Amino acid sequence: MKAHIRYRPLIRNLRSTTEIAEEGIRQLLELPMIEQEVDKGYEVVHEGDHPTRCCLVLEGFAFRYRILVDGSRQIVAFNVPGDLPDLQSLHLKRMDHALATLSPARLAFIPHGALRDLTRKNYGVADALWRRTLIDAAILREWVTALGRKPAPARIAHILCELMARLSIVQLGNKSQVRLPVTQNELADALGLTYVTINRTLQDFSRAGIVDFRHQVLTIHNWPELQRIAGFDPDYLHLTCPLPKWGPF
Amino acid sequence: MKAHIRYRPLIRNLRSTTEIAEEGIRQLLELPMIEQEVDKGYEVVHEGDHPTRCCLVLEGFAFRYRILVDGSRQIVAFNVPGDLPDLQSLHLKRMDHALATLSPARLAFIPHGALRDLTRKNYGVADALWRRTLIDAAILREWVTALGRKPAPARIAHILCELMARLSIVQLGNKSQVRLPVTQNELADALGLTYVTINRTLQDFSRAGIVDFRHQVLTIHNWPELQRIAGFDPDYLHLTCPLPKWGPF
DNA sequence: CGCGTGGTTGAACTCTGTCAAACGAGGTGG
DNA sequence: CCACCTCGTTTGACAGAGTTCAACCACGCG
Repeated sequence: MKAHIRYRPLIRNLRSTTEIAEEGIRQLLELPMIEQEVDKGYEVVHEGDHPTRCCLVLEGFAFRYRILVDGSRQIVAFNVPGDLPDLQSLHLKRMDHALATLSPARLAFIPHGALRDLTRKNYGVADALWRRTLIDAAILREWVTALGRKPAPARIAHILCELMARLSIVQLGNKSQVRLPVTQNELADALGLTYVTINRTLQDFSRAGIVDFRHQVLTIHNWPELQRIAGFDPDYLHLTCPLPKWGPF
Repeated sequence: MKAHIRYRPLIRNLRSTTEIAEEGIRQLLELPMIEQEVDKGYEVVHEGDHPTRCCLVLEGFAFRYRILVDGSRQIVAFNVPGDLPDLQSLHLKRMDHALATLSPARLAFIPHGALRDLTRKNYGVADALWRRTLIDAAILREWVTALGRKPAPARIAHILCELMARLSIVQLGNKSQVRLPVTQNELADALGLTYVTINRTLQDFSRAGIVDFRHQVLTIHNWPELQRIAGFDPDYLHLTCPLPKWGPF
């Protein structure tokens, strides 16, 4: 049985957003997967690639990004364990962005053919996966809103809230201190800011006793205030169950 | 037969991005639809609604947006004829944003039940619709990139390129002059800018002989230059056929 | 012909970026 | 075990893109 502890994040991820049946989960886990351990900074797929398999993050963090002609980078998503970062490649042949790891990671690869066959056989699974891609789009709408209409402190607070919420779903962040393998430079490239602004704003947060983010460890001191600054409302994550109850939440 | 001329944009929209079969198109058009003519500014669905049907734009423009606590607005999508703006509501119960018309419009509404039944019966249709929602996500990634890393002139040029491309797909924009029922204020709320900046930048474009956008009529004088300023590459629209050949393209 | 919506203009201001340098913790090899 | 290197962070001075505020204009419509 493949229901190894390493697959729990995926199961929790799917269960938190859909009413997927036990049977569907089982069939998903029985798909032929190739596991691989990779270093930080490993490029899983490049912009322009035509992948023949989907990536599943088992451990570690990944991110998706584009490089502009002037050399600047925009990160369009962070991915935590349990995520299927390039699930869209099942239906969009060409990658319009790249996928790489933010930390040492354990990945699993599922061939498109097998996955597509399963979506034809079991539309509970198909719906669950479609729904996952729609939630990714909802997260992108939230990012557009933050980039378009929120000042730097709100953007930074928002991404911290989002990452905490998503980690707590897969039960990797249900405590007030969490390791986030994200540099200030990467935060900047996700939020449309520079690392200098990230640094100064994080210092403001620290001085105000809201959060500390040092050496890639995030410590939350005042969750309500962080949420208020961010204007964070987890509705856009479309969870079917409430966020776990712990300190912050 | 429902294959009225009014449904051509939908057909062209689907055909331009998927290899959907004749049979699938026919079954889609045979779904029970209720047509409705509405004024400019009609609120189709509100944030927080639980729609039971999907909206199809037959004529006119629509847009999707969110209102922040401070009263500011972020537009997260523009929709042209042939679009299914809230197709995601098939799998995400709660609307995380609102949908309204930018101009007088003719809409059609398809009950979720009938649409879901069709996706179960014909997975060519299911794949085509899933793919459409994935392309919407790709457009959002492009917007995130523009908002995060492009200066005002590039953002404005980009949205103009995108709208021209999308209109030309449904053969409503394959000329160098097009009516875009979008105010400068609405452009600003989509691009994370203020209407003052939009106005000044559009004047710069006009003076430079690139485009004129006056009285909601867009006239393109120098498409290559507009595309260059925008950093516009239509790959992210994932078209299966090249953009129509006309002046600009 | 008056009102409203959308567009235009100018001046002051401010957030965030740019540039440039220094610091510090962790890892590596001599 | 220490020198050294690298990556990420921190700091300061300055600049500038875009905002804010506050008018004013112009066209269309009842």
